[in-house]
Amino acid sequence: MHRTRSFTAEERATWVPLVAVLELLPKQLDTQLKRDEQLSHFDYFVLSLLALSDGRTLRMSTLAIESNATLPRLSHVVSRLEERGFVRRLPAPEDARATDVELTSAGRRKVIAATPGHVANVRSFVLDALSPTQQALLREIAEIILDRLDPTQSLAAHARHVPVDSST
Amino acid sequence: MHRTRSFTAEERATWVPLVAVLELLPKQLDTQLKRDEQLSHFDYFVLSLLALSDGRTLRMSTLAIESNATLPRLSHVVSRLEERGFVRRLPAPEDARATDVELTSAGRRKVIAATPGHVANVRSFVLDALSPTQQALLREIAEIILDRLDPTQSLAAHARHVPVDSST
DNA sequence: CCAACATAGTTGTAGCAACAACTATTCCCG
DNA sequence: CGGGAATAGTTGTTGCTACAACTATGTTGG
Repeated sequence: MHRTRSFTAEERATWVPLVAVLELLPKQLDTQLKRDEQLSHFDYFVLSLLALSDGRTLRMSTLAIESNATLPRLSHVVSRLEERGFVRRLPAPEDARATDVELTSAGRRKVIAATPGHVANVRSFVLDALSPTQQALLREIAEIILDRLDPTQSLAAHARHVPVDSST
Repeated sequence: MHRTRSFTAEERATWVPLVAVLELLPKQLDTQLKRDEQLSHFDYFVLSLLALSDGRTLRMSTLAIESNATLPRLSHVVSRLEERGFVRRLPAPEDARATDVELTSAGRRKVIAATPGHVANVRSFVLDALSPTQQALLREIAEIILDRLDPTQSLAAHARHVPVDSST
């Protein structure tokens, strides 16, 4: 198939609004969480991965994969969250190179406090605007693109279903 | 309608892969352009907006709107592009407060050089993975979300069709 | 068993974005 | 027309991410 060197009109019509979403949506997520909870969206995502995991603890490298972050980035983020008392670093029992990160109870309270506002925000800017059909298609499309971006199949793609604000 | 305080399983199934794309796709765009042309994706986008505009010149504030950026951010970016000789700042003739930004011929050559690689990158990670139908749906969905994110209707949403690498 | 290599994570530096504060011009209205 | 508000843009500071360099531990083949 012949490929043009610049976008076709159809391609541009898809790509331009998508780029705008890529630019604006993460900003919107950060802004709301920063304003209401002094957390970046990435901070929140990390905390909620911990909240959903067994024993509220994850290996650094696992957390890096699930959060789609590099290890250096995660290390800095965890340091900041640790200073604020939301997580704790523990040496991994069975591998002295490794570090486990545990959500503290203050961290757990923080996720629980932050979740409703964040969920409302995501709904108001994304989910509520789409019909159930569109939502399903968006999921499909996002998964296809993700496969290409992250061929090693990040665990994040495998849904977790446990709600975060259940009980004690 | 009753809203839960955290995501439903369906919502999570849509949102989690979308967040991953939001995290990874911009990084992929930046990485390719940075490696091949020492440009961020935003740099490239700004240059190509100029390349597509009348007289290869735009008012700072117009460029800010079209590129979905704040004026401070754009100002810094334009300063860096100016130092590298890709754009030039000109006082606006009819309003002494305003500044016009003009693409230099070096800037034009840069966009032309960078475009094929960027287009190939976008195709390989996004467009080629989608059927024509999916592409059309993605466009629709992106436009819907964009409407919510940017109710003032950024000009970027209005497609421009002129290819960038046409002639002299 | 030990040398080379691989893995896990941390730290330092550089570059970019957000936000706030600031300057300079223009608009508006009494 | 004069003074206050609005508009256009710039600059400085702070925080976060990428990348590279580094430390420490584990693994493996000769």
